[in-house]
Amino acid sequence: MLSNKTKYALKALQVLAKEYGQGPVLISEIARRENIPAKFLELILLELKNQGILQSKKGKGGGYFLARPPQSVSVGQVVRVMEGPLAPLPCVSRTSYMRCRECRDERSCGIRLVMKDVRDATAKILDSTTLADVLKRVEAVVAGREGLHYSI
Amino acid sequence: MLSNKTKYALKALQVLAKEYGQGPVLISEIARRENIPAKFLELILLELKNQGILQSKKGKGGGYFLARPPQSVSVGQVVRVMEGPLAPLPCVSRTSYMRCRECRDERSCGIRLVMKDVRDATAKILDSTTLADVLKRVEAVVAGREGLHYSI
DNA sequence: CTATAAGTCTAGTAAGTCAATAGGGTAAAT
DNA sequence: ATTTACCCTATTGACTTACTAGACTTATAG
Repeated sequence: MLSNKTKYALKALQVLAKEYGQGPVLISEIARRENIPAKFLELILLELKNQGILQSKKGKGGGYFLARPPQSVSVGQVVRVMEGPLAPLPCVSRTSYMRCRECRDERSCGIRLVMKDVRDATAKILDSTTLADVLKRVEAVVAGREGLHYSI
Repeated sequence: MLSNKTKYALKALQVLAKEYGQGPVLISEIARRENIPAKFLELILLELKNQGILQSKKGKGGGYFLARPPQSVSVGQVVRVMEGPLAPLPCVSRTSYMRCRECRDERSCGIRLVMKDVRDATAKILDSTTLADVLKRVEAVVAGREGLHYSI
């Protein structure tokens, strides 16, 4: 399960992707739009900034904005920054491998083989999906809904 | 990330799958073979028993054994029992759906669409892999290694 | 029938994580 | 100079994790 923190981060980035190129967005504005506790969101956005995903501007007219265009920020990057490795077990993580303390022979560990498949499947999805893709999918759903509405 | 508890459960079940049909196996024997703290393993096996995955026999000659054959226990079942839902977010879980408190419109939540894909991919792997499959894959690896060994 | 082997069950606990909240500090625009 | 808004540190309460301790119950062998 993803933590609330990660979920909030993704929702905030979704907003900032939508507003990309239109100047900074206030923390309070993002908090309001997504129903996120403002002070908590502050910490999250700061962390995303320190990780190079966001930039900010202080003072009046300030706020946060994406450091790179939405099509070059993947969901996988964000999840890794907030949550740590995607892998279900440290011994199948590519980005931060660690052997299991109790494991006698890693190469013949059946659990590991299965969890490696899970890791690969997860990474394939999250690393190939960008914030731009997320927006596109949302638009498609909304458009579909409106189409349905007219046809009734 | 799976907890140690879940990892230990899977390793213990792997042992019990290998010994299936040959009578009960001692907690201490499993603990020794897999390097798991015996008292902790005790709690885990008890829980697996209460969930109907294991059976036990008390007294001398007792121990734990699988309640059903290895090919009808899936890794997904075990992970759900020990860890809870496979879904990265409660709003995409099939077995224990819950809406996100802060979400204004679930149907057009982009994060949700992506995480649903992750859930489906994970479930597809874990629910279609049984303990018997795990053993088979381990055997394949070991056989491959021996083949390689002779060819040197 | 009783010793002993083995699982059952209840507590407890130290350490860590989560989900915030509080309350100033600092930079930048007007 | 003042206001706006991000920056940073600390704390808190609830919960989870990973165990450990110890008494209890049941079953089998002799």
